[in-house]
Amino acid sequence: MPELPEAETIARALDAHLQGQRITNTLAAGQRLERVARHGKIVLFEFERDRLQVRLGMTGALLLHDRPDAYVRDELRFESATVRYSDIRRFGRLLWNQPLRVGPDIWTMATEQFASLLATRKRQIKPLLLDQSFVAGLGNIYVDELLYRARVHPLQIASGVEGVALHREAVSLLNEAVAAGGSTISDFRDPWDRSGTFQLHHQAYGKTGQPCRRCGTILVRLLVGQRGTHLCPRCQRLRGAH
DNA sequence: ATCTATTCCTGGCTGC
DNA sequence: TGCAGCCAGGAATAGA
Repeated sequence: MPELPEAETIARALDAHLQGQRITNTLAAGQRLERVARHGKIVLFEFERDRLQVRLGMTGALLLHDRPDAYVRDELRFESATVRYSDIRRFGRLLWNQPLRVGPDIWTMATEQFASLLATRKRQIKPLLLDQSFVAGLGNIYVDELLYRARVHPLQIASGVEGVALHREAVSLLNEAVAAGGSTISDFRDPWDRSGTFQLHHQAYGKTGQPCRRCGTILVRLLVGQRGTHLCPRCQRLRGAH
């Protein structure tokens, strides 16, 4: 499931291979690709006049290799390469010339801005961080990893969380994940069909029943807003009134 | 403003 | 071996 580090990995590979080429199909036909960028989990193809947003959903993938793939839903043809959009579960979307209806990118925004946004919110921290209109980029995997690292309980009210420390932890987590080419849990592959390796460094997501690496307590799983949530019940204590 | 439930979709897993 | 039933979840939507 592509989140920010996976989208960044995809965008970098596409940008390196396609920047400057003209697209030959779609409504942008004839325009030069200025760059492939990313905002949150959204991959952006920026042409001279038009912009394509790719929301990868759960299983969306942008392919530069030409190995057989039964789930190709769309194609972007360039002068010397074709990008295929594959999506098993069809939760993804390709949107032309739509505004970015999401909040600031969590990886590149200023720490102070993040902290001041957090300080006013009364929602539980995990659903808030998953809300792309609040901040863009985190999905279920990285939220659980982040809250584990920051020792914050997923149900903690956001305004009571130390925002500066949480954002610093988020940036270092995302730095590491991007450097590792993202996480491949089941199906993430980059445009050249390579897996990421950051799943080898996960400490919370999917680790139910295993001992916490900090304190040895058995990690537990609970539901937070219908989402599977993994945490250490000792390191991540719920603090204050609840 | 914030919450919950529901829908979309299909591969992969469990259990009989 | 086959199959029913359930699970995973990003985002939109409706309703409280």
